[in-house]
Amino acid sequence: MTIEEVIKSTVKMDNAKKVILNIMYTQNVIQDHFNELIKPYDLSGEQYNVLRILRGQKGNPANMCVIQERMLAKTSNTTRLVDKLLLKEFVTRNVCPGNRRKIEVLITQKGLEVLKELDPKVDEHERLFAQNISPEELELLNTLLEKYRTQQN
Amino acid sequence: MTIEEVIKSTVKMDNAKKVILNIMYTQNVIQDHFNELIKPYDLSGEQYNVLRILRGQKGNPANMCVIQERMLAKTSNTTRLVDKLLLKEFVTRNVCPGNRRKIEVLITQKGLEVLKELDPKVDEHERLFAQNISPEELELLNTLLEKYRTQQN
DNA sequence: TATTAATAGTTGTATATACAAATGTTGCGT
DNA sequence: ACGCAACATTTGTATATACAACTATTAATA
Repeated sequence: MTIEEVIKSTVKMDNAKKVILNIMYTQNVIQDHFNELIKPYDLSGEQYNVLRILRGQKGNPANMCVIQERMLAKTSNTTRLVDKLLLKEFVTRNVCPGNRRKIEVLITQKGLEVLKELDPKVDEHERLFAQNISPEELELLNTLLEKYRTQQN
Repeated sequence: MTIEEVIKSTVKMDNAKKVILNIMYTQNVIQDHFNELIKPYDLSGEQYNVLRILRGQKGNPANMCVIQERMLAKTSNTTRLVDKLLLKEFVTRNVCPGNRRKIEVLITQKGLEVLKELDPKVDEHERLFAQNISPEELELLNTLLEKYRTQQN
């Protein structure tokens, strides 16, 4: 389905506009699919993202600002995301002894377990889309997107 | 900047995962830029989108469900989006005489004028990203994204 | 022509997001 | 050591989104 068909556009668009709509819409499709996947686990996409970042710390705690800078959407409110994860006992939160401005967030065993349960489903989710194109095209798509968003002012 | 650099990932990711993150992140970059652009006009991205759809109707009114199906994010609450546009006098809203379940939404002159003012800025926004890659690459990117999101079950 | 189902839109409510202001802590210059 | 800027995080508030329940109208059918 082309992007024109998706939005039922009658007029012809140029490629610059189409690519923007294609990226926006594809992101939407991916996100809807992912949200379905994690719905049974009572996690939002951003919450899952934070858990992934914490697991990536391999036992070291992460400060709020470290979490923030590793997230895709830089505008998220990390405090309240961590609040939610804390309620579910997926993380712990403590003031950093060395610098009392900072907060140390750690993933719990329970948090690691829910991630582990999700891992195969997330892998399948990623493969589901990737299998629509060849490995070479997949690599090309990465290259093009990275080039596309890099402003060369 | 590669997606690994963006999220400061230490571990190597496969291309299937990278492409998802690249699409999510690129959408974010585009959206942030666009939001900056329309901020002075007191419009949200979705509100702008609805105005565009209404202009595309070329004088014919659009029902709520027509607006809905032409929007990228199918989950938006069209009623409340139109409420906001009505307050700003960018649209009119009337019960459809032929079928009183339906609502006819029309863009006003004021709505058309704000769109006209935005047109060159939106064009520039689209070109800004497009100019980072060649016209051939731009077309390829469209093709790849459309192929990528098409499940071939 | 009642009854029921389907359609179109609205509203309620809980949660999420955006963004600015506030709080507490540390580091720096004098 | 004092005052002030910078930093890290939290909180307040307004707006947006998600999703289910509800209302009103029309279509279908027995």
